[in-house]
Amino acid sequence: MTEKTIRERKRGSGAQLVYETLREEILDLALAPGTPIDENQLAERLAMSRTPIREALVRLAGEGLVTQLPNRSTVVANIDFFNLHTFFDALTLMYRVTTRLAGEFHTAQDIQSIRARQREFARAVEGQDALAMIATNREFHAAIAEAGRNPYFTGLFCRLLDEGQRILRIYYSSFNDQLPHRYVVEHEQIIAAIEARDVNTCDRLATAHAEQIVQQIQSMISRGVSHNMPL
Amino acid sequence: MTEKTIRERKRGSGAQLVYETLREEILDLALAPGTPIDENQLAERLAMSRTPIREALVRLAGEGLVTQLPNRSTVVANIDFFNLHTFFDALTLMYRVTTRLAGEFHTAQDIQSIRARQREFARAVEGQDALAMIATNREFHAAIAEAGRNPYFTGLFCRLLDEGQRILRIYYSSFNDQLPHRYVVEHEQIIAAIEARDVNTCDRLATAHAEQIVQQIQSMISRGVSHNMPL
DNA sequence: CGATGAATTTCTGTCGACAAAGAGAATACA
DNA sequence: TGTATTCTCTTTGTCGACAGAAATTCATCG
Repeated sequence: MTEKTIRERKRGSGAQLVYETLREEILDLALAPGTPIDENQLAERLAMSRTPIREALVRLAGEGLVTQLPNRSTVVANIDFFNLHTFFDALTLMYRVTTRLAGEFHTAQDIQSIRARQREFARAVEGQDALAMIATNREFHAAIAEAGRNPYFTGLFCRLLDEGQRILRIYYSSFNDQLPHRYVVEHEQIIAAIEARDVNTCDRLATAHAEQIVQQIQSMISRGVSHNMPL
Repeated sequence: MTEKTIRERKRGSGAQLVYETLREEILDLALAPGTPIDENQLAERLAMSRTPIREALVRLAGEGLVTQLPNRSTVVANIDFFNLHTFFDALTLMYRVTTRLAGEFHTAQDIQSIRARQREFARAVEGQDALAMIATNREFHAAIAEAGRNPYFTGLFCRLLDEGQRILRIYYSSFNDQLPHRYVVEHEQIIAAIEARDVNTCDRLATAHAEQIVQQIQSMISRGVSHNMPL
């Protein structure tokens, strides 16, 4: 299926291909949390040696997407439902900080990029496509973070957004209520505040937006415990 | 010198050894920023194959301590003096957040650990040992972050502290003035605020402390431009 | 003498192989 | 039947080797 039938690969692209493939499968929950990753199997599937695969696994481990057990198999990182509050704390703060910095440092080009992402998000909401909403929402906020020009915050924020994507995917079927349209409106307000370089309003709106999202996730979890609760 | 004459190494410790060795040398500036890292040379020095060395390099790249140039040598990460403000922003915010969370979530055992680190820092200040001050100060704040119980913040903070350690090492000879004792006092105040679970005071003290440090680094840089200014 | 281009050398990315560690199966024992 | 022990098999960590890129050297030309 996903195999690369073409044996001709550019030098240096091997590990990158494995990295991107695994990353996508992990974030899409095609590989469920806790799933062991067999190096030999992957090597066969992607038609390459174990060396580039191990390199990709080390990178993914550095980003917290997989957990490497010494002398034992690497597994897809579990979602720690018992310490979600630390995740929410970090996510909320990064929402605030990146939006505030975007208000301070953005360029005209950043605004264009952010607006483009917002259009994609609005389109996903119109189309009732929950999976697309999750993805485009991520890109929208990543674009804002990029405009803030602080790689430390952007790095942590993107990592948190990825983690959040996995959580949201678990409950994405609950995503068809009236809330998404509210997000579109809030996004528009955030864009306006950034463009006006009103950092305090950026901060306030980002805080409110983050709390909305956190609350939605929490209600999804409390309503959907039946789905699956991995320990 | 640093070679491992003992050929008997435990399985799985190879990459770990390379990682720790390189990390220490990078943070101590034994390997200057921009220095290319030759895999073969390292393999010979540490008496092992290139495989575990490459694994360690990938990990270090994930933490931003080295930069991997495709099909070209890996180099020790440069210090971006032109964008130091992003570093200061992130560092200050993490000082605040981790100290605040420590005030909220610390246990009695955390306090013991923090106090122990503070004693080590005070000893370094008494002994006028600038290098020890840098190291023990890092450990003091890392202990506080640990007490805050948020791995996302702790992770970013430790990374920033490492980056800061490299910057401070460049100017550590300027570290023999009267300021360090002030840090000891401020540390004591921070400990008291954490122990009293007074999160607002934690926040205020951490902010002031961070600004102190940022100011000191900036004055070191402006005074010591003659040292070396890698572009 | 400086610049351009080809040949050589060096170093990285990938491969297949092997040995140790762990997981699982089979056996012995209570 | 349940538990402990040994053996086997699977899987990881490391190795040496090779091919492709890049850097370097060297030769040629203006």
